[in-house]
Amino acid sequence: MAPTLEEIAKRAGVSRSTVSRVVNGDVNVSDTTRKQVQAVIQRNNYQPNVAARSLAAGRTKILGLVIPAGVSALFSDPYFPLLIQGVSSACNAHDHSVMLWLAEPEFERRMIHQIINNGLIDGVLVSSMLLDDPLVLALGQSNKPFVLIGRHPTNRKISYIDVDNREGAREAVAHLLRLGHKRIATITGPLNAIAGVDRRDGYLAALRERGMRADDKLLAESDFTEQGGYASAQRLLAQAPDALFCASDMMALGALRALREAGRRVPEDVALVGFDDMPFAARTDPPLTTVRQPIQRMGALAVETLIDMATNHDNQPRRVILPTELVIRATSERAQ
Amino acid sequence: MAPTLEEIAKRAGVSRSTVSRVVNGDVNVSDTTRKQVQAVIQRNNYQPNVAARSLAAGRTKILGLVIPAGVSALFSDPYFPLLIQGVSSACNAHDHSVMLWLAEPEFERRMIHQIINNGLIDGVLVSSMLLDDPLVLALGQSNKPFVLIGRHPTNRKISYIDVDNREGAREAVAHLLRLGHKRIATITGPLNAIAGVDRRDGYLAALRERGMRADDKLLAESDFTEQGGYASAQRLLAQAPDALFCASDMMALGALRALREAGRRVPEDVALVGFDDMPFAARTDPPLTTVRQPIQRMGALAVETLIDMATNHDNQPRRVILPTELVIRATSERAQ
DNA sequence: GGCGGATATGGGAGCGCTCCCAGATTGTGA
DNA sequence: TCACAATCTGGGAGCGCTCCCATATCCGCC
Repeated sequence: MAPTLEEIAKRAGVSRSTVSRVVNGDVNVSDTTRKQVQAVIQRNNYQPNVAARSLAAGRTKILGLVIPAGVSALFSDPYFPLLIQGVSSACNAHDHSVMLWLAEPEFERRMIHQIINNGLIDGVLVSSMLLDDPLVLALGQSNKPFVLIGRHPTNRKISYIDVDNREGAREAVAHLLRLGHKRIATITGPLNAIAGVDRRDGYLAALRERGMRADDKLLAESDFTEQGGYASAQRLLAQAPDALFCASDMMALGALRALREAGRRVPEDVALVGFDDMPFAARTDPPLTTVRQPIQRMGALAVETLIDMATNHDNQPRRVILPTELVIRATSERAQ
Repeated sequence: MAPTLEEIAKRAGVSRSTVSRVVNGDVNVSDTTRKQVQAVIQRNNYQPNVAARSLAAGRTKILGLVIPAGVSALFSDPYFPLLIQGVSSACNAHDHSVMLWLAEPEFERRMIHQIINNGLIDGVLVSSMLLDDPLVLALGQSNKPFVLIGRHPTNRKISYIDVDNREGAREAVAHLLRLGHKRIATITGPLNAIAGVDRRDGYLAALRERGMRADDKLLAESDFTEQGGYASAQRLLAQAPDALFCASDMMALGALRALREAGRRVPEDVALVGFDDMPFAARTDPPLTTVRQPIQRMGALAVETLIDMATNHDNQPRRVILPTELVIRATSERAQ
């Protein structure tokens, strides 16, 4: 059905090799031949067979994207959809394709092997948030190029793209302090996730800058989900905070629900700041002040980095930290 | 690095062919040899090279999943994440992998070709909601197995999995009628989408059953998004409806916001029913009555159908319609 | 005991491509 | 004018696997 290189060569009156050169943009082809071959390719709708190319060249123009599926967050939090979108779009733009693995724990071992050894992908993007992900470990030992989405604090050989979670959180809390809030509570992400730790550290740093001591009772560890935020906010209310910094918009959404149920007005009784600037943040009631992070851009940048690594066979670690931006809306207004 | 079939054969003291038989579960291998070879495979962490297998056998155990990315719904609506989850999970369970394409219009032509001709996937799942998707057309003409997620009303040769959108909507509206509501408005999905049409038809059917005539002014076409629901609800309020059936939970969320802003109480002034039973539906204020559809199951079923088609080289069209379930919560309570 | 048919194993060919080297053609300078 | 380099083209080898056919081995039965 689909024509092969050899057939195109025959129809164009040249050799297999020449067609291959044209397809792959080799310079050693005369303009006349190139034009001619390109015409035949067009006319026959030729598409190189990925499997054959992969087998012969060891390159496939396919990237793997691994996402932890254990997190139920996948289904309700737009983070991963946005990330997937960024990755996929960048792949399209660079003529690559994406293989998606949702890492289910029960298949983990098999999957890791499959990913590393099946010889079908040029590199892997891993959106792991855990500090000690076995996949990351295994990839570190293989020589398959990979880029982490989310920084890795210890292993200096790992390439990653991340946003400046710490600074984003610090700014958010500094903003609350400037508004005059005194008892600022926080709902953190899971503290075995790097982003969870970084955002908490930003919260602590902002307090420290003002010479304030963090109060353990104003800090609740949660899990980035709406339900988690709801439950944590209910608990924190006993501490009578006048402001609440949530390490994700989903948790802020849950906190908002808890505050409403408890009869607390936002922002008059309790100011609220989230993190992410998800699409829904502008439409909560009242609209949510939050820290915007460029999720899609992060995905795209990861793709470009990975392609570059795979192309140049250069596994030098690369690290990029993107800035965040504080978006002030109605849940944080000047306190009296 | 990774061992090849040939190497495993040498180490096990058998031939290439025998190892291949063991790997592929061929029956014509003695138990002794099988055990022995399996041990060597284990010990050497052997993983068949997908590219080579694909090239030789024409099967890859890779399925393509195509999702229309134009819809901004992808980012805020959990539908696609849930679908992806269902597909990916079923693929894992059946030892297959997923290639993901978010169909961006600007790359559409190239993508269609790539998908059909690159010889890398055994079949395609298409989650297209449009009536006249060019990809579906192209696939119909190729002989690549494919399954649509969402039914196709006209082409009888196409395989699909869908839920009974019409019946789900009919039940929802019948429920509102039973509660005594008289002026039931609806916010439909886009009417160039099959699900949009089917759910509207269900709404009309329920009215007809009661001998009621549909009022055009009580019907607003929208786009499945929160913003769309919000805007349409605002417009419909002028018609003073006493109940509102939204063809998606996201639109119901938007409608809820519009109703609150307009000072209408739910369900006292206006009852509200959504469609999907998204995770957030149980947590709206008040919790949303809605029609549950088994999105993940639909994805899983599509995978199984597609694998079966690819395995048996049987492109006989298969069609499955899954039932929905009305989930009654607080936004629809007995009217006075 | 020997014959036919199942059962088990081995090896050749080839999937469609890239890479490498060899050969042909053209251009350049002394 | 000739030698030598630069440019362009062709074909062999081989990537790791599956499929097919040939061969070897075993068993039961007349």
